[in-house]
Amino acid sequence: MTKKDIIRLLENIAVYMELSLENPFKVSAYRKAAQSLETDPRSLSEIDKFDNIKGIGKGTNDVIVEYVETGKSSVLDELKESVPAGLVQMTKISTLGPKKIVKIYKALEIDTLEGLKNACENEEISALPGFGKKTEQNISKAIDDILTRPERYAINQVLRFRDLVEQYLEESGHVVRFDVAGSARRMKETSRDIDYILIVEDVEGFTKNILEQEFVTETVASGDKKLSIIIQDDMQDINVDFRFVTEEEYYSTLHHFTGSKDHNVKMRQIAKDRNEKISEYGVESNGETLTFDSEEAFYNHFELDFIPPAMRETGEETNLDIGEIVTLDDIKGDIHMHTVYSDGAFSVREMVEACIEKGYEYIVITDHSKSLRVANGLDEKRLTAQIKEIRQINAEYDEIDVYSGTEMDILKDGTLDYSDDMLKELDYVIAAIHSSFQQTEEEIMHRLECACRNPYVRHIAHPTGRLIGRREGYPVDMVRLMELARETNTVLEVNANPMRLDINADAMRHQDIKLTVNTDAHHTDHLDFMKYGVATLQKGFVKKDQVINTMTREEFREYINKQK
DNA sequence: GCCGTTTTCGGCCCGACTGTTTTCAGTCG
Repeated sequence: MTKKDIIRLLENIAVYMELSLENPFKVSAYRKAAQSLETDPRSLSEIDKFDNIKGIGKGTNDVIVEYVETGKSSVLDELKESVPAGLVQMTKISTLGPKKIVKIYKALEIDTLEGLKNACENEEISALPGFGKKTEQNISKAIDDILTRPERYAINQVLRFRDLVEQYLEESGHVVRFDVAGSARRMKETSRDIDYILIVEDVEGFTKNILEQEFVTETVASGDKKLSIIIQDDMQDINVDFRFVTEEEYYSTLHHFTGSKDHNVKMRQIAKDRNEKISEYGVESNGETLTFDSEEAFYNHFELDFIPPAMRETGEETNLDIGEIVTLDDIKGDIHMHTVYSDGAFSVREMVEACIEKGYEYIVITDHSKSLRVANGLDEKRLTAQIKEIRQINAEYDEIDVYSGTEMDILKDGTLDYSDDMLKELDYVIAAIHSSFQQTEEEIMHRLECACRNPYVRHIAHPTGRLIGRREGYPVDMVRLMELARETNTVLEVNANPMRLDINADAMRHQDIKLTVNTDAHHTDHLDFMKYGVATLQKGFVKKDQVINTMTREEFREYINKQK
């Protein structure tokens, strides 16, 4: 049994209680208990008393203890006797909450999605008191949607949707200002929907115009303050919400709809302790509503530093010394990128100039090694030629240091793709796994250990190999890898490509290990991915001195010249 | 069910929107 099992139990109980029409505050107490357990940094075996955790009291403690000791929960079992399991399925139907579900169940004894769909088609739902034609249609449609629409979209897909919308917003002529909010702004790995805050001169005109756009397939809700639509890109569709605000409200509303929910709850507590009240329109203080001309000013009002959106999750972030947390401005170089030598789209020189443009003080060119044939990996001869070219180019540019490196394959049996004699010719060596993902955790860990123990390997690229929403990655014992990294002075990479973003923030949090964040760019445009990597570090509360590419040009040169 | 420097009861975020009503309940975020 793990913490996850207990969290699932508590959330399960909350859903069943909701369908028993329990006191909503009791229901949310169970959800809160689950959340508190999730936020607690300790593993199950490290927690000795659950009710010492804020949010877990006598009631939920008893439930947890019974479950840990017996593997059963009498509370859940009792609930299950009075609530049919099919009703839990129905909670996924948007526009349908517990009250309506129970009404339908009591009146028609419907307890499956199929049964509900049939009842809609037979017009049984619209015949019930309090239900009408429109509600019946909405339920029927929502059932179709949950059968066809994914629950959450990977960040990469979200970015494609955002491009579509934001290009329109920029070019429509109706929009004075806009920002994305919600989980997309917090750069979560996945999002359910996309939220925007905007100032438009004429809400009606804007609404009419956007609804005529080809990418809009449906209007969910439309009013003075908000518009909710479904947009489509190729085969997928997603819900997009727009909030119309005034100039004065802008940053209060942006903060409110950036969330997370728990962050907002924490901020409201902080406000309440000062006899103030936060709403989406501003801060009520001594009978007047204060507004702000930046989010920073909003936080400063509560004597807090600006909290980057990526960090706004549990509320815990309000207690941190934000000044030590890494930001995009702290990143002085990108030390993992590709060129036409292997599978990149641009030459060494083009990558160098793009990085100068970004203001970097140093970069490392790290093309693939010889075994990665699909990526045109470099054999020793080509690598030697590339080292020579990099040395020449480096001599030509004063504004940046250009180092020669490699992203070298760690082969199936743990051997490395180049000999130590080759590696010592390079300024910087990255090692990575690109093959045999189906190996056991033991085999994978053996490979990673071999790489960490090599005196020339400075860093392990994308240590989990996952592609968000596409493939799981290979099996890694992250705790063990961090121990190895600490022991061998090896740096672990957070890969900033929005498809990757390994390492998971929870794994990094409060860990004292050296990290690096890099774009792994195969194209000059990919250099902009850095913000997603930095966001991932921020989620892990990583301090800037833990991240090696925050070093200054001189510090990094010293680091290169020193043995690992 | 949980919490508490206004503490053992009373509050727990609350405003926007929809749909079914004829003033408001339900849902969502």
